[in-house]
Amino acid sequence: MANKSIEPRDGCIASAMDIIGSKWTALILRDLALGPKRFSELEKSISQLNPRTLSQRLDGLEAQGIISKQASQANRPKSLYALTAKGADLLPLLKQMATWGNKYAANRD
Amino acid sequence: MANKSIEPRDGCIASAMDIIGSKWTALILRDLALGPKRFSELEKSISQLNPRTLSQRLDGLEAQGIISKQASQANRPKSLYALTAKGADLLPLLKQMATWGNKYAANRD
DNA sequence: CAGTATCCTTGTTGATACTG
DNA sequence: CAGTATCAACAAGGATACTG
Repeated sequence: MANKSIEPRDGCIASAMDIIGSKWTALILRDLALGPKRFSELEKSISQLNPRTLSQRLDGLEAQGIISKQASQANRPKSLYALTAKGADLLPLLKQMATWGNKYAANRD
Repeated sequence: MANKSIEPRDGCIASAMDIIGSKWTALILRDLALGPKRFSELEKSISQLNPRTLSQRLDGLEAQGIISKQASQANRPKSLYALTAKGADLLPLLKQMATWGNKYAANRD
């Protein structure tokens, strides 16, 4: 069947939404775009986000191969979350969102 | 403060997510990208979506200025939903999603 | 056709406390 | 620091039936 849709095949948009659609994920990815971050850094940066939910998001993203987690227990517990290639490929998407938001979002300051 | 983030100012991504982040919205927009559609057309196209939620999404999108609604009650009830300019500006975003999804989504057929 | 009304299930959150 | 455990409370979403 001829597919005139903007998605090459069905489910493409849905699968992207499946990743970034859950609350906070886009913001987490935005932060990780600047480089690897620790749990507490993310927690601080996204102040409305509580540790339980952050942990859930992080686990989910790792399971989906969007981020990688590197934990070391040298002296003090330390964890580092970073984007994978698959996750980095999501960045143009975030930029596009930012572009749209910048044009249309109400200014809040 | 210097903002090295991929968003020019805080809240841009959040405001885009506020629109497309709710479930089904991206799919509705995808369909409207092909031209104005009726309620039942959308309902048929997105088969998992029930009328209540569709109605909610449509109302919300209209309130946010993403789509316009034109209803006529000539003989038979008829409604037509179409993208506004603001809504059309969301399409690059959807294409970007589709691109990502096409690269990474599991094939389902 | 274009929705509403109702009810129910699930996801998300908030607060707080606790562990390696 | 980096989380997990537990509970309560709520909002979003799903199923189904019904109406102008």
